[in-house]
Amino acid sequence: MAEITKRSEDYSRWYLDVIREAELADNSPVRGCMVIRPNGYAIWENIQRTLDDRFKELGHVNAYFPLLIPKSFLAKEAEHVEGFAKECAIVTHHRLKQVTRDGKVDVVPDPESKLEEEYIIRPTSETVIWDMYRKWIQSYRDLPILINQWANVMRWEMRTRMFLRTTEFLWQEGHTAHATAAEGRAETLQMLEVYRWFAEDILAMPVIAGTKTANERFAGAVETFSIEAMMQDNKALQAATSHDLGQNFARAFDVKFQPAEGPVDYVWATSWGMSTRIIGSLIMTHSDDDGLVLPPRIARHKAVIVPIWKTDAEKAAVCDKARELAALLRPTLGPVPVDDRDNLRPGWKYSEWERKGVPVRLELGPRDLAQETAMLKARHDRAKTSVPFGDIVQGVQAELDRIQQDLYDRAKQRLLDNTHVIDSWEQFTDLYENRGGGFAMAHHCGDGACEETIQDKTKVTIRNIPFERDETPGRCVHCGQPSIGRVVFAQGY
RNA sequence: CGGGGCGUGGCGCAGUCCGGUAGCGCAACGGCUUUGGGAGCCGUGGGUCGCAGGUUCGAAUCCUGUCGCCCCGACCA
Repeated sequence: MAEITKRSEDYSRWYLDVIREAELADNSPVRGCMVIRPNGYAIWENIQRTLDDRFKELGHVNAYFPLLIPKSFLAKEAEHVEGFAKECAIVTHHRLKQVTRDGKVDVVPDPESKLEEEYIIRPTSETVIWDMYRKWIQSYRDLPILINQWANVMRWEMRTRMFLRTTEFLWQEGHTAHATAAEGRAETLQMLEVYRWFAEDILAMPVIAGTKTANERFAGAVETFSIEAMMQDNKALQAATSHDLGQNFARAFDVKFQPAEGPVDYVWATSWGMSTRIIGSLIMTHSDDDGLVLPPRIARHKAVIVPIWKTDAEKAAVCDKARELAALLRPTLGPVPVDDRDNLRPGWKYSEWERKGVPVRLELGPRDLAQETAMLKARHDRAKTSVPFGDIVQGVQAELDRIQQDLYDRAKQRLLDNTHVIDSWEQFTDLYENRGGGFAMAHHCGDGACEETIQDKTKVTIRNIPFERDETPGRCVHCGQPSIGRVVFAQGY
């Protein structure tokens, strides 16, 4: 069994080891893509279920649009083309032809099947969706349209990284249409708040919500908002984005409506998304050198029972009791596996479930049976407590609640400990060169060129302009020009 | 696309400089002893050394080409 490489030695190796050891994903034969294994997919399913419920509570519905986008669609919104043209997979033919080369059978695209207009494999769906919205929207009575789509998309990035930046990834993308600018903006902010809630309350991952700078804005948006989390190596990770698209896409796709009063106008749009990248952030936020650590609210299995025995008689008694307890826990926790495999010793099973990140382990042996208690062990801090059989349901639930809170508190403390108020360029460079980096709360003049220079010099970017920020005026940490408030800088993934 | 590294049983690696019958650990399988934190001993099976050429009596090893993967940079959710 491969050992998980220690974080201090090589962070990216550690991160990949956790993914492999926890059986979350494998490399696929397709460049930059991954095979999501059942353990990883179960996490994604929980993410889907939780977010989807919330979307629906807020009046959204799901729909599905095509994978392939006519090439011309992408060209309709100028900034959108610029943003995505460099990373598109293109479908050019619709048929293969068998050929024999050097005695070997091969297939090549049939030249006679070349498409008149190529298709792009969607890097995002704004264009196909807005092409349809044109047909669906006539009057203010057709608005708002609040549609979400669960789908795969492809972006041919130069460098890929499991979960964080795969060529193909899964996500949800919400695309809404509204009658007024204010309504569009309200929707954009509402959905960002959903993401903040999801990251913090469900994933136990504290984030900073704010506005992206113009440089970092989504291609085609008038304003982009993000939530930014801090990983264990002090780098920042954008966990979700929400975009106010203004009337840009409506103009590009000619989507007009008749308001209750006044002349025909273009509709107002938003889009917002969260991807499988969030699983990467989950790993890098909570996991340790023994493998994956999952917050209970997103874990596939909340608890596992490991029975311990010496003799066949003990095995029968212990396993019977284990299954009885599992049945008791099932209504509140879902399936609780009883690991009764007889070819493995308990120690092996412990470390295996730990690697997979199961939040709580119940150990049950002859001694426990005699005392009518089970030994309960928490994954993240190894805390061990004895719980009477009679209190098992409440006992486990209380421990899961403690774990959920503890993971959040721990991550929050780490975020605070590694967030620094920075007032000079010397402090700034010192932080990233010598003191391990983190979040720098510093003044910035707001000039895009200045922002780029900082990035070129230090690889540090403005993550966002936090909603809750120090608005005492000051001077830009880099160029000294006046600033109206602090922004959050960090090295990003 | 630039810089670095690596392709050897299922997994992790040694062997390559200096050519000479392909090895180690883990896993698998069988047996006995074990079982409250990754068990021990004995035994068994499994590899055209990424691929294609070349040099040589002889190539994992040397030469040429080629494919793939990983890490760093540019791109990015």
